[in-house]
Amino acid sequence: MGRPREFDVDQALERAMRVFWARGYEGASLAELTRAMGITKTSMYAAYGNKEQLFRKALQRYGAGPAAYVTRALKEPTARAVAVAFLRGAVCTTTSPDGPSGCLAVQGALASSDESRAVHDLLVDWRNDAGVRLEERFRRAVDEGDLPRDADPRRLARFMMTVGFGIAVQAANGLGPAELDEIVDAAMLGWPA
Amino acid sequence: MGRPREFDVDQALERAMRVFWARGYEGASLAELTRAMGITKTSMYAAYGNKEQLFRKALQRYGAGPAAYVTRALKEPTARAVAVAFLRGAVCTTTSPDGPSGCLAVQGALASSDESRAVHDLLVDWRNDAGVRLEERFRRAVDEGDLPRDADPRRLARFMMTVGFGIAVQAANGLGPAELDEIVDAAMLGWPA
DNA sequence: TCAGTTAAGTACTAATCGGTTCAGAACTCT
DNA sequence: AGAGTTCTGAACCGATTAGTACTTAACTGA
Repeated sequence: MGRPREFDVDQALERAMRVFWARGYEGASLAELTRAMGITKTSMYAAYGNKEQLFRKALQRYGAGPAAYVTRALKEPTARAVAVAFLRGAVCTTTSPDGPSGCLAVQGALASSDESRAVHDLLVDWRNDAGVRLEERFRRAVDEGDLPRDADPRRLARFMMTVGFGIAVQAANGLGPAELDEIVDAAMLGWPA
Repeated sequence: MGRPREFDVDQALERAMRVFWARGYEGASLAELTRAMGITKTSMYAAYGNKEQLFRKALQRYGAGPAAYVTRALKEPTARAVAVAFLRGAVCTTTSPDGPSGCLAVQGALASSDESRAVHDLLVDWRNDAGVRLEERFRRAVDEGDLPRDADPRRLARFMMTVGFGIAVQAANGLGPAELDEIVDAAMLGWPA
């Protein structure tokens, strides 16, 4: 009942996500967001709440879309395969010509003013969560004998996340997939037997 | 001649640097900057030009101060020592309680709106420059027989920079020096003979 | 047909953004 | 003691910020 919505909520959210990805949370103004979404501010507020909630939904969509490689990687049969899939996925997403360079979760709000502390904290949690899931997967690998008994799952997960973040910054800096794949190889050289 | 300046230009710049470090370029407002510097906007404009030039000078100061570990690392006698000093320096600076967490050059403007493209590009160059200097140092190491003849200086430098950037993000995420030092160890496992 | 409901577009808010103008105040040189 | 120069602080600038009121348009169910 009532007047039907004239725009596609998913498509508009996808476009908003890309703006946040390219500009960061604070760098993305409502004017630019709504222009990209093809709707007015009024429609945005009615459909998503406010800028912060729009970002939260955009981040969710990012996790289910461009960043889905994390979840996929966790399903690989061996710890080593998980690690490689994770890093190659990061390279692929951060350098894809279909989206902005870099990682939304990294450039969204690494540093920010006080007003957007909530978004800053949200991203800290989001980034840490990926590390926790990797850690759990590596712990299982130790239990299964896939990783040596003296391997430290937490250290391995943190190292993977660190290289992943580094890849995101390098991608934002202009490095392409070929160069970043070499970095993945270098990072895997120290992988436990 | 004329009325003497009532504030210490270096000290005010140091304080501005820390604000940029914590907030990023766009996240640092003139109001917060000048409040931290202890001067009015007028004095800031007279002494430094404008916000962008203030940031450029702050970045210079950052390079000569907190980020001086890069230059120091290059002077180590062996390539391996250079790499370790570089990464440990990154850990030290990004987790120091004396300054904000993370790296000014990373969180300064990874993503930004169009207006601050100049600052964005400046930071891209600044970050790349460190990589180039590492690469040259590693190339020399190959020439001197310090690194094996088949080692790739550019790849090694890029890997170091990637881990360094990752460390900066992890520090901004709340990881401390002890945990990050473990990451440095992990990164060095694949170092060529 | 018409009441009820919801969306869209315009025009607006108060606050803040980076940046400037201008009137004094504080100094040096003659 | 001037005159000339430079700094400080407050008041001000237009533009932009996120966020809203309000009118009009488009639909559904009775």
